[in-house]
Amino acid sequence: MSTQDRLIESTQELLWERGYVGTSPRAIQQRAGAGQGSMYHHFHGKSDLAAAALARSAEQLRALAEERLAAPGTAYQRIAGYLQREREVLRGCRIGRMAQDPEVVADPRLRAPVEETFAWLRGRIAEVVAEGVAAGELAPGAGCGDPADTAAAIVAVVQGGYVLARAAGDPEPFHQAVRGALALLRPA
Amino acid sequence: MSTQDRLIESTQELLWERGYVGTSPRAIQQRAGAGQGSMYHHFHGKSDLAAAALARSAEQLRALAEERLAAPGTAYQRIAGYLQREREVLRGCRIGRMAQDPEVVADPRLRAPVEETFAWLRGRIAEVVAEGVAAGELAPGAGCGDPADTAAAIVAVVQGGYVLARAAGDPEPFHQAVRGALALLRPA
DNA sequence: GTCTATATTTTGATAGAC
DNA sequence: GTCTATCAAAATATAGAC
Repeated sequence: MSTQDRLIESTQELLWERGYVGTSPRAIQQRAGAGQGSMYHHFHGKSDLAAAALARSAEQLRALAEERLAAPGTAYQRIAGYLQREREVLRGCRIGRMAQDPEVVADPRLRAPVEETFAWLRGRIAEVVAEGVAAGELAPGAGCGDPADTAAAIVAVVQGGYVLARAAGDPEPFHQAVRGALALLRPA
Repeated sequence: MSTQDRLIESTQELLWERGYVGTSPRAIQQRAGAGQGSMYHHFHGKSDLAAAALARSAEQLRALAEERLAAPGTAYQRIAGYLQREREVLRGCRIGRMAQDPEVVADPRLRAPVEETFAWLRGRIAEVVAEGVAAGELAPGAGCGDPADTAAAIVAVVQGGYVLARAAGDPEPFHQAVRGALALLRPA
């Protein structure tokens, strides 16, 4: 793997663990085993490197979600597959975490991958919900409003589940939230 | 208001806006209109001040939630009141935000108020859910599993809703998630 | 209680040799 | 492409006068 790739990968990890504000160029260099000059040769600076790292993380996350949402099965089964896919719950969401960081939200280049990932995810799940409502594969409540509302609730359960788990220092609240959401979505 | 109080209040605001890692003693002093010596006279350091600020924020949040959850009405109405109470959506949750910060999670004194607030909130909402299930005031799905599961999902929708709204730079995804959750909880 | 030095380390970056 | 200075500013305090 090239030095450039190692720098991006190290930045992905550090952004996940410590956020943008908490990640220093120095820490990135050390983890990547690269010197100052090397980093500033390949990237203009911290924000440039972060933009590359976030773009890559966003792409990876999207692929993981699509894998479950495009699987065979009823709408309920596909949503359940997405909610219950293996996750490192206590590490949280690589992308969702960035939404808390004021410097990320303030910089259009950094916010764009975050915004686009969630916009795509909510839209994609709304499609599955709409199919499920039409086919009677979801609880009646899912068909009461806009499928986008149900989809937003589903994505929020995941993001909020991470928050609850990290607050508790225990993955269990995440799994409770997922079970609670699935019980509400299950067709009669 | 005393200098000590101004320091705590400034810290509450800065922790909310910028998180623990992103908040410097210097910024706290400037916002509070206090000097270095003054701050270090009243508090041992940044983490001591943050602990005081978080304890106060936790207490305020809990009072706001209890106000809605103890209101008159059916379980569905009380949960709807909690979910729809006025919020500064784009500012996010003062307490939930801290769960993302590795230094907060690593320090028992800082994590305690975060952990306790969510443990209390999930428990309190679980009580309301249990009452609602017994009285037939919620959708059938809410009675399928442990009330703690439904409660965790409800709290997660709020916390995740903040994430989606900040990612979008727009409060709407938060409101969508709340509407979606309420549609699923509404009795038939 | 509050203030003004002072101190050490880290941050985020640039310059220029190799 | 990578390395080693070097740099100005900020973070996080401590010391001691008033």
